[in-house]
Amino acid sequence: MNKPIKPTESELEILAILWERGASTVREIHEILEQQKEAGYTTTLKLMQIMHEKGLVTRDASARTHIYEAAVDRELTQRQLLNKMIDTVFKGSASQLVMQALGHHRSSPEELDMIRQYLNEMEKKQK
Amino acid sequence: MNKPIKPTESELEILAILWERGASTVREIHEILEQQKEAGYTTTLKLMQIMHEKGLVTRDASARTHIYEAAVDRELTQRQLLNKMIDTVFKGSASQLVMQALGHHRSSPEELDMIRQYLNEMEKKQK
DNA sequence: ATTCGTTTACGAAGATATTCGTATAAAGAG
DNA sequence: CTCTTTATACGAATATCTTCGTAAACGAAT
Repeated sequence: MNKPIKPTESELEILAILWERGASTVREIHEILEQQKEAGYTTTLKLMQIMHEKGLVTRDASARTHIYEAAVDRELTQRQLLNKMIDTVFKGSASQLVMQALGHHRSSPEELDMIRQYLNEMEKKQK
Repeated sequence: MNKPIKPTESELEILAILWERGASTVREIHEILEQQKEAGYTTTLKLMQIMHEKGLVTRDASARTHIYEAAVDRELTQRQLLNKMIDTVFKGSASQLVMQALGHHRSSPEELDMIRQYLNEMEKKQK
């Protein structure tokens, strides 16, 4: 049985930073987090400790300053969140989600090309 | 100032049903909800009352059995949720989200065609 | 009118998430 | 060594979400 990864809003923000930066200290995460929203240092610390308990992150506690790293796969988490969203909010229609997403998060022509290529590949494989 | 719509998980499930069915009674919503998950009737009722307080739904209380209706726009809500997800989980790359979505929620060739058409239109408009 | 089923209202318990204060320990500066 | 800074641990307060029991009101059936 595949347990679904269900990070909270705050946890997701931290995971996103960890995915981006790789292994990091609480201080480093906290500093980036502060640019996005109000946050006390011990609040960030506590969150990351809880995430560790939950198994969302691993940590190296050998040195005084612990080093945290994401323990859940980025793509897998993205996929799970997306699928849930498609099911509930978009009534199972992935294409509706796709169009909604493209319509409002202005993408560059390069990005659109990438998607087009991707579409072609998918169609080939389906045959 | 545009207030962000932030329904909880449970509220979203109810909204989705309301969007699909249109105006409904608590009982009707509850019956559909029951097919998806365990739920007590008064739990559903309470949720919908709270949603009313929050302004997520309107209700017609003129008859004994109240009639509820979604008060927030479906597409607007979808868009807000998507944008948030793109920002946090996909680091601002809508195309990444799109590819992730297409990769795993097997879409029909017709759907893929629709998306391709949509891409072409977008590109035209951008010029 | 009495009873039974259905509905809303209310409040409160339980669960989970978020925030932060305080204590303690370690490291570095002087 | 002492003082200051920085880190973790811990617990608790707060907020938010979820669930449900109970009561009151209403309508329909007998």
